[in-house]
Amino acid sequence: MPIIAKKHAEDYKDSRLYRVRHSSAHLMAEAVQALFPGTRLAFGPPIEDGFYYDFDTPRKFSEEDLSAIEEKMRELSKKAAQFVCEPISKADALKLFSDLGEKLKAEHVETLPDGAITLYRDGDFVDLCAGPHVDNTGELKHFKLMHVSGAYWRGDEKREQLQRIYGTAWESKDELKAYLTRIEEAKKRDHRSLGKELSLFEFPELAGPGLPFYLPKGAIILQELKNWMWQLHMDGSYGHPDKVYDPLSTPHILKTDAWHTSGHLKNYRDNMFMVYSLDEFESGMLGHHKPAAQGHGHSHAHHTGCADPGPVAPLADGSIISSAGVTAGDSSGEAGPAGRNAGAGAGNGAAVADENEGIGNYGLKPMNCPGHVMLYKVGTKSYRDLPARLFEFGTVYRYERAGVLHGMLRVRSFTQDDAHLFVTPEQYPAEIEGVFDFCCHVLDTFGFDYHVALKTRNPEKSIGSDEVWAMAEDGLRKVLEKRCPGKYYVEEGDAAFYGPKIDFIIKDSLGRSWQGSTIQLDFNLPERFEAEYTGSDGDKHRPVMLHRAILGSFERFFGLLIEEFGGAFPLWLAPEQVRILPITDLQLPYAQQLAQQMAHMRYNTNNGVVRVCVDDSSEKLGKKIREGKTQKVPYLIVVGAAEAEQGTITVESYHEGKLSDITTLDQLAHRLRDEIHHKVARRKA
RNA sequence: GCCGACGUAGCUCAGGGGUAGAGCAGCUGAUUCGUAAUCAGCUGGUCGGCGGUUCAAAUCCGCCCGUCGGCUCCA
Repeated sequence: MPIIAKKHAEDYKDSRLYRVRHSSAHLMAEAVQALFPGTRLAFGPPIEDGFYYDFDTPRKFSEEDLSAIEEKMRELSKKAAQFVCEPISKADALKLFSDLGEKLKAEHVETLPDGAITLYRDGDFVDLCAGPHVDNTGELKHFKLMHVSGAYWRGDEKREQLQRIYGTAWESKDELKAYLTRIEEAKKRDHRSLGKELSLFEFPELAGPGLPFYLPKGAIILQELKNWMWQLHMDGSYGHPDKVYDPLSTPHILKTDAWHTSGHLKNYRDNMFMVYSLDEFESGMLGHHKPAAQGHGHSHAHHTGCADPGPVAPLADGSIISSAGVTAGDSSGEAGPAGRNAGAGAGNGAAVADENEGIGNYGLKPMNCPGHVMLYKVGTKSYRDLPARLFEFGTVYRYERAGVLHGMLRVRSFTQDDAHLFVTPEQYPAEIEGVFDFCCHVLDTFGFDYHVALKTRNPEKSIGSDEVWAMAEDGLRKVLEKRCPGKYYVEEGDAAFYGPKIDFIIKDSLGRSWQGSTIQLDFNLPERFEAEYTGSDGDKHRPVMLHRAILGSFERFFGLLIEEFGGAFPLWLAPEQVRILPITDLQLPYAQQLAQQMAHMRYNTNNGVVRVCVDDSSEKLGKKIREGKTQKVPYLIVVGAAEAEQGTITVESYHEGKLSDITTLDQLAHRLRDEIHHKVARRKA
């Protein structure tokens, strides 16, 4: 199972390479201060493949500046100044950096314990630093400044905006060169350029940023993925041998009240698109701003006040609304009219109205869970019905900030292979294991490398009690300890607002991390929506809910697939699987006849047919081969006079070149069926 | 959202105050060819949008939109 084990950060930190990069950061800072006096320093750590340094300066570093800085670094390196470590008291350090005008360094000193503070000097340059470094700056030769970007002091967007310069540094010239070549190669696998070159998808500017459109070839791949996932869910062969999933399909918009009940309106607000009809808008039926009643203010009061699902809030008109949006006494489960009417009605001004003020009467769904809980609640459920596994290819919409969109990997509209599993408290450990195995099976089908992370509660942004969270986190941790002990990461505070999760993380060609599969354990939404089942004791109980997506989203997974395979998809996904190349027009009829035969071949029980085309352009064979290879068509069939006469074919494979052992359509069909059936995932050597 | 860069034909890009360029793609014609680009002709652009400066703006300035690299956020 190619789960990438937790990297031993310690190994890297102890390496000479790490010191080279750390020292390079110092050298760069020295060069920057030499060239641009008055530039103040922030942090400058080594990172994967290099280092950066953050500078506090009104100057905007340009590309030309980078060359000048690099030049200066080389000049300084020639002096081979010794790196000298110098312990310093907190008071002296504070004075030193204050005198130097290094405001941020001084601020950082404040956070350090006295007695453990050191400076590092090289030549005239001094920096607050724990080290270690290389012996002298003369050892720093193989570096290159890569790019400049913005950054915030301490990563806080409310603090100083800094200028960050990224560099790379290596121990040898060859390693540097190899790294730069690797970056160039990786750029060729960028799914955004391949998406264009292979006509897979488009982001029409008129439609809006982050809204992906699938072109025919992309749509074929999307549908193949959907067919596969449908099959895996319906035949129950992975993870849950006892019982299959039940498919659902739910609307894309839900009443604002539903999002109030689920807590999204509080905790997921920044990412939601709200909608309304023009009729409602023009007739003033939207929630209006009212002065907050009973001390119900904005923001902070909300955060704390409404993080708790339990309590009820009195309305001004005397009725009671639970924070689940249901009028007390009404246990029908229908979200009450509170959200909509409270704002428009006379005299209301309580929590719900305030929260809905001026926003649409409907919300475009950013998640599928509320819809799924609503369907779980249709009819009554007994313990015999559990686990209930409800799944949907659910399309969701999230308002992502403009700067974070990234091709197919971060979009505003995407479809999740989403499911919500309703289980008893006894069932959830085994259930999580089943899902975990399902995720591994899917990722392993493509041979992805991935790592696994447990993401725990963020107290600032979550609903539910401490006990319930502790229980949920413990449940997930136990599964990880069983399935991949010592190999998983723990990321504190990165949970969903309703529960902790296990995420599967895949890297793109340039090494950026993206969350794919996710398994989330949730004791809170069943409570909020009052989902229940009848136990063997005849009493009502609360089910536990698992949110999970295996691919994550089709869009992101598609993007990652493109990068993983450099656009040369496994045969079963390839939009054009076979292209027939007649050498001259005389073989065109034969080529078309072959295409006809192939197009009717079933390659699996799912009625799939081979996707085949004929290149009928009046080009020479060399050009046709080139076109076929450029479009990464897995198999090219060449037919000339000899083949037409003997009824044979000559086959060229994208990965393996000419296949001399295949001379007939039957032989090729056999190979294709096998390759498709086993979902063979070849990579270019 | 923030910092910076960029936006010229379907694609990749050159040009940089004085009549808009190339290659590929597309179309037409010729060629009928054996493993990564056959030849010729033609078509194609309000130079992302709006405003400003100027006798004159693709070019300079401002705002907006979009993209790219990061930051912050985040599945």
